Amino acid sequence: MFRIDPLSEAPLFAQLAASVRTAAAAGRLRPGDRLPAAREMAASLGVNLHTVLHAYQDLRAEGLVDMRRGRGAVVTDAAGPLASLHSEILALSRSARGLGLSPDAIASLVKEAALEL
Amino acid sequence: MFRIDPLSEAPLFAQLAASVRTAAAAGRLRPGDRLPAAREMAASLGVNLHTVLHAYQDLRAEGLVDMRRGRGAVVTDAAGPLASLHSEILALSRSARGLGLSPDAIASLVKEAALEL
DNA sequence: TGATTATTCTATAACATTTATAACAGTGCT
DNA sequence: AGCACTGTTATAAATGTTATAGAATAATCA
Repeated sequence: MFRIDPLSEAPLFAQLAASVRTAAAAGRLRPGDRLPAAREMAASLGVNLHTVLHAYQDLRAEGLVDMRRGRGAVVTDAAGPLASLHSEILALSRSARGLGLSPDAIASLVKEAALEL
Repeated sequence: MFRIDPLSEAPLFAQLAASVRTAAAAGRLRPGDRLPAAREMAASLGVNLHTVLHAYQDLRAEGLVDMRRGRGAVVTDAAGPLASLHSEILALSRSARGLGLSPDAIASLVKEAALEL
């Protein structure tokens, strides 16, 4: 359910956070769902425990998951509204790819725009 | 016209490339316009020449600028189509910020979506 | 209680970024 | 031709980021 590309230039923790984020936006993760335990996720992805925790803590800082010792990481209600962006994100991605833009360039444009709001 | 935030976690060269990219999408840079000479841009931003060149060469790899020794960096025709994305990018950014998403989270979602196309 | 979980800390190695110099090689103007 | 401008290439050093490893601590749940 969560993928990582060891050959990608992006940091592993960022890739994992992005994968979870996208799963929520796509509706594959819903509020109340529990993420795999950090050690379990680390083992299944073949990365270090701290790398997974770094990703999980980024997601918590965003409010997408709720984490507590002994309980694990649970998806919050923030995942609902997130899913409402799905079609809009898909439409922009298609337009931009159609112009030959790279995923990085598209992301850069959107990030700059969001920063200015 | 081009801004950089020394306190941001993002690499300086990436920030500069993003700034130029956004200027093109916003129509503030048009095909045929010339970017400031690398040494001049470096002096005005307070960064090293190589940092600016790194950004410029990323933009050339994307096809957004054309670079030659002695002539400088000139914006290509690719800037035209890019501007057509402007309103769509702005609309998505507003929707996402309205949901409380950070610029990084929004960019991550869009990048993932673009990667899967 | 015992098992599971996240949290925190130290330490290390590998890699990326930025800086600093310097020399080199096209371009365009006088 | 000569000159001032431009990007290009090379080398090196300093700094920051990322990923790994191991260990100890604390909260949760059955």
